[in-house]
Amino acid sequence: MDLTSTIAAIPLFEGLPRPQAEDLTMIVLEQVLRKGQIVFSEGDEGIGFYVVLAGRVKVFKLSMDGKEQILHILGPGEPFGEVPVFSGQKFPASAATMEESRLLFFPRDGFVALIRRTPELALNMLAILSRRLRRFASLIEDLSLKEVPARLSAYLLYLNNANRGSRDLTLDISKAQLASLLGTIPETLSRILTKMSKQGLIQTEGPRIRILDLVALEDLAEAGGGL
Amino acid sequence: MDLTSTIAAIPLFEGLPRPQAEDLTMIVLEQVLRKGQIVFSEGDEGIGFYVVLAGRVKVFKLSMDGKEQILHILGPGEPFGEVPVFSGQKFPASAATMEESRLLFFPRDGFVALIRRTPELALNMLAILSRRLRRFASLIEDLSLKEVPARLSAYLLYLNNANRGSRDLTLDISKAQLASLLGTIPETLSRILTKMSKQGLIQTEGPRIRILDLVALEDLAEAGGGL
DNA sequence: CGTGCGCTTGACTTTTTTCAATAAAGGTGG
DNA sequence: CCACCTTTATTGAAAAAAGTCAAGCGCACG
Repeated sequence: MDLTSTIAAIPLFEGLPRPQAEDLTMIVLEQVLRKGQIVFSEGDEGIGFYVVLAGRVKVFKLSMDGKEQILHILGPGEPFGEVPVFSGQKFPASAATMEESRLLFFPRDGFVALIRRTPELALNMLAILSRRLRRFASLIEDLSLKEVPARLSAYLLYLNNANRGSRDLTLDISKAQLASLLGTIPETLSRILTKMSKQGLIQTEGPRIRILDLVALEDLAEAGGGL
Repeated sequence: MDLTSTIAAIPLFEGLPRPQAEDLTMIVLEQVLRKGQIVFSEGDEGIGFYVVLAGRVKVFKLSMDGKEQILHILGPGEPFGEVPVFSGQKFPASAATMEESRLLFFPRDGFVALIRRTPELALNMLAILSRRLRRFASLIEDLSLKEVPARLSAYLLYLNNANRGSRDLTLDISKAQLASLLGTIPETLSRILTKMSKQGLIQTEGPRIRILDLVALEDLAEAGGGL
């Protein structure tokens, strides 16, 4: 597929007239990164944003002593690093590939010019940022108001949903990364998986997790008590 | 001041041509709320967003057992409740006045129509959402990666900054609300204020806090250890 | 003048992290 | 193909951070 069609297929650019997509093709930069490479670091000057074409990228914060909090994980078609495009300034977090990835880079100036004459694109971007705010609000709620078992349960239920109801789940990220996504550390995650297994809620075998008691998980995820 | 001028003075509408501001005047609704009143609740259908004209509003999440996490506190000129306008659906959090407040309500449909033909307005809104994402990212970092003393220090330094460097601060919210903003509970906040006083970092007297050791606070806020 | 709310403090519990050790898994080079 | 090394995951014991419960104080407000 040629680059213009690739761009036109990105959800962010849905409904974008062909000529504008061609304009974008002129300013876009493609890059291929190996697994584990840094795309940008918190504090870097943001002169554009990215879209994942293939692979996966994590956006994360690092604490002074090296602990990581993943803010989100992005797959094909998803944009990231847009904040500095609109609020000026620097990236509020860092980004790195989780596997070999192909990215598109859209320089700020050209993109803002395009958005200025394409209201639908502005609305698409507003929708994306709004959804992101929604997810962040939910992450804040989890971190502040719920304990790790509740967060893990919610994540398992999310996987269950993403798999259209299948109770046989396969983690597509390492447990260390899952811990970082849930706002905890691998040891704690491991202990809770063990505890939930012993209680018959789930059954684990490497990266495979089978949900045994969906109702109990749902109770837990509601911040319910008593694990 | 007439309503159109009031609207034109809101930062979100900066640069908006007069005729458009007048269009907004036609669709806007003004409401006055007493202290402590709910503006909307998490899960409500969002058919528009608000701007604070006077007073203060908090946006927050509630846990099952009643604990509150404040997401942000908004003052005059600041919009809130925009997420459902662009991502469809329901409010991801609740909002309530912290004092008697005057609000403007902008119905979704009219506003989206306006944004569609006013690119600058779209960019203004993108900037606002981007800044919000930035703040949320920082809140997530605090909750996940830092302990309460670090968060409190950061807040005190923020007040110090907002007061152009004065070391004599006055909390403009109750300590219970501050606890909720920092992601903790009043008891814990109280203990940490006491500890920081005993260590000579600050001096407290009701809602007044004097910074005695700015450098130590800065160290602490960097997630530093050892309080 | 009492009632209630905001704030503080103490004693205790729970949750999570830290540190350390071990085990299993996966890939690389000989 | 195997030994080796790194990464990933698990477990235990102990420490630390924060939360719960309960009590008490002071002050504003009715």
